[in-house]
Amino acid sequence: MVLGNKKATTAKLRSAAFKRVRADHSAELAGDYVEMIADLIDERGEARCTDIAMRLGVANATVVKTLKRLTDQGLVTQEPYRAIFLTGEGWKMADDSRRKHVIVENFLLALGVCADTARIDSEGIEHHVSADTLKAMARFVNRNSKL
Amino acid sequence: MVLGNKKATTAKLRSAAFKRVRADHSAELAGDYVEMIADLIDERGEARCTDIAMRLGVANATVVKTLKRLTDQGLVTQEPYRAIFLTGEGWKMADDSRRKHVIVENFLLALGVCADTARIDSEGIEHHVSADTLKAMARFVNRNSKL
DNA sequence: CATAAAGTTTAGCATAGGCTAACTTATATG
DNA sequence: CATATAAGTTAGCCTATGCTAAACTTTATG
Repeated sequence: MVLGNKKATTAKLRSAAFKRVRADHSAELAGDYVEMIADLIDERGEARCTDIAMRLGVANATVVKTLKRLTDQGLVTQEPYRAIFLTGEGWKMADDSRRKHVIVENFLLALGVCADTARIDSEGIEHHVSADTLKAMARFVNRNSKL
Repeated sequence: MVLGNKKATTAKLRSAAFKRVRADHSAELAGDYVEMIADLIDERGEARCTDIAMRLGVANATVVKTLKRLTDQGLVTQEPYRAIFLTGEGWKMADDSRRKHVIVENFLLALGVCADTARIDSEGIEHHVSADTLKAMARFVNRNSKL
């Protein structure tokens, strides 16, 4: 079954990309939340449900439910009716996310994309950029954006 | 309430990016399926459930269920126990998707990312690239990849 | 041509991530 | 300080996307 095996191997290689995309998607929301919570804490000292809901454009109840999951995952701490905080783990993820976000957004700007589009597209793209690609983007920014 | 309105406007602008990402996500799977079906038809004359499942790395039943949705959406046609075909709509989406995919992948290659990574990352990135960014990527490829 | 293998479908389950409506708690103000 | 408003929570619903196991068709082969 030489031919069959080759076919199976090719399929496995191919499917790896889709598996990565699916994995990215489940990590994505967590990244967005902690990044946003970190921003809110930096900007105004605390992160509240309503602000997160407004910035994400979802209902309050959705935020509550998601925060429960993030709390279970050890990224966030909260007490009833109080502001939301990040754990050490949460801060690590937030910083990672912010770093990535900045690189991708600056990269798009350096590529010649307009500011609004860069902001919007970077939000979607950042979660699907591997370490290698991120490095290539950072290199490009360094070479091309210091005017 | 001038300040309040300004805050609301800022939040709305911000949330637009996340709304786009969520919209992209629901369109994404459809794009992947039709693109893959188109490839299979071109490669071997027909697209079968099992091949799609293998390439995507998901269970057969998952493919069946998704195809039902795509059929409802008018992208795909099928009869029980037979191969799968695309509607005109489906072909249009597939071609669009393939065009985008090629640009993004070539762009990553031109950026200096290795082939494997370019293949994998492009799969995730392609769905979050706006027309503007795609144009910028195509421009970059044209300038930089004809050696 | 009967039957085994391969492929397809159905049923039933789980999780994530949305929503609205109703309720509870906290805060701000007359 | 009583109460209206704002904020947070709960309950219950929906859809998308995954899974396994079992049933059914098609096809390939002895």
